[in-house]
Amino acid sequence: MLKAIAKAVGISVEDVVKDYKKSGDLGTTVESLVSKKRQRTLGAEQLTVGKVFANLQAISEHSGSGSQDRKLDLIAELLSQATALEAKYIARTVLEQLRIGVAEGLVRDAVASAYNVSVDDVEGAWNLLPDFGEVAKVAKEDGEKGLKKFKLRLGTPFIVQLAEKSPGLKEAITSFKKVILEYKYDGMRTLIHKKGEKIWLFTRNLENITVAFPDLVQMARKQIKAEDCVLDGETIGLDKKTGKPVPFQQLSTRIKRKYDIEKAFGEIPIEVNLFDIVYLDGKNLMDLTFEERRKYLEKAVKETDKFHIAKGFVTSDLKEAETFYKEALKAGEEGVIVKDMEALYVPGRRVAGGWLKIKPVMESLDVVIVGGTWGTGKRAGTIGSLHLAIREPETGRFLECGMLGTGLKEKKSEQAGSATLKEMTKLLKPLVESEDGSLVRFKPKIVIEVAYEEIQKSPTYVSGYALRFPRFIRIRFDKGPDEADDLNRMEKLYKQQKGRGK
DNA sequence: ATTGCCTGCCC
DNA sequence: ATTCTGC
DNA sequence: GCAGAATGGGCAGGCAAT
Repeated sequence: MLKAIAKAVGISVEDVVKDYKKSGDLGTTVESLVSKKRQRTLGAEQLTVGKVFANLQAISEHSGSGSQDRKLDLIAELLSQATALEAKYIARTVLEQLRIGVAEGLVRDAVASAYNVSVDDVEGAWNLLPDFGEVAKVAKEDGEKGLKKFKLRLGTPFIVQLAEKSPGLKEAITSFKKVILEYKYDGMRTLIHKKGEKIWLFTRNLENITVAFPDLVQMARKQIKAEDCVLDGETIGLDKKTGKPVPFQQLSTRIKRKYDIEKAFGEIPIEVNLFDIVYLDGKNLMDLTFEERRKYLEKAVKETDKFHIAKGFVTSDLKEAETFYKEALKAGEEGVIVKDMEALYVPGRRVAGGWLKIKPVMESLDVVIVGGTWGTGKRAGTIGSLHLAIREPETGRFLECGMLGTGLKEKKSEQAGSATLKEMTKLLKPLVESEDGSLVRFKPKIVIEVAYEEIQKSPTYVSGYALRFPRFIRIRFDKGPDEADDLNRMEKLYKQQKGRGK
């Protein structure tokens, strides 16, 4: 896109980048660049919707050698024929970043409003067939009656229920009248659709991953007793020697694989942990309670050691719950999910369905800010992400261990050490050492406390480690960079994780 | 053939 | 994934 | 509580440059 804008406006890519750094939005950038240019060259031909559509269509169809250049030309052509305002939204459309405050929720409401049907009916239909094109068509042609007829279709992915993060085990088990605790596995959400001999596998984002997991398909075909059904579960990778869960990174080598699939599944065997059933022999089970669904689940599968129901335990006793939780961690799993036995299956929701996730809180780390990236969108003009480093005790050098982009506030707060994006940017400005495009390097002065879920081995960062899900906690004004945590501590924490310690 | 960057999708 | 914010 | 918009590590694969 940078190149396309440069070409359309007739300036260098560097100059486009310069503007982009300030605006944080290539749409805004191209708008202002085009309007400047237009003051000089007037009278371009008018762009039509048909032309825009044709070019976008053509872009989507190009592939193979030299395709990038052709795509670039097609975008540049549109941009150079567009008015400033048109260019802004063409750029944003291509980048899929409209930034107009409209996403699924508003489209849903708009469909309801346009065809005078209820939001709930639109949402209900969309949950089962997540395609607003289809849903809007039915809403227009058949109204509520049509929407209510939507059924879960085997082979078509639907919106799945999610879990909410809970502050602690005690809060979680006292949230509901009757709860079950289940192991939380660090793997890949897997929806198994079965229709006779036919099996489909989908991820939580509706992707069809059937071809990448022939081993899973085979297990499903063999172990599911029900003729037609949809099962919900989590697939993890196992170490082929020890049989213990492998880090998510290893499982992920299998997820998008198109080649050498057979070889990969020999290397990383899988284990399927089923925790729900959503459809059985023609009936949608989402309106049953979890307790009822779980009984159906037990009847639907013949369990083996690699294809089974997630390990669960019914209790309201905190001591017992804690024991079970520790057991999960010791087994190398991620934590537990506490489930409301009386909750229905609520697609797309984190709260209404009564699933609470509990994971151990890791000791935080004090690291040094050594760089940053200029933010985009609502973070324009501020450092939107911080580059972190850990101290190497022998040399005193600061070795990069990842980036961080969440936890910083937009609004001021009184909390000690808390910082808004603006304040952080102001603090860092005097420390700039060099800039390269959107990247900035800072003198290593500021120490911040960061939280995370896991320390990973990293192939990208020089320290050899990176943080999974890092977030900002506070600035350590009381610490200089030489007092920041060092690599030894990071290594020690890495080794203690996942039941390896204790 | 190898490397390096980008995209899309898993968490 | 996590987090913050406006509604 | 939801919705929307910021942002993370890391993987396979696609393509361009070398």
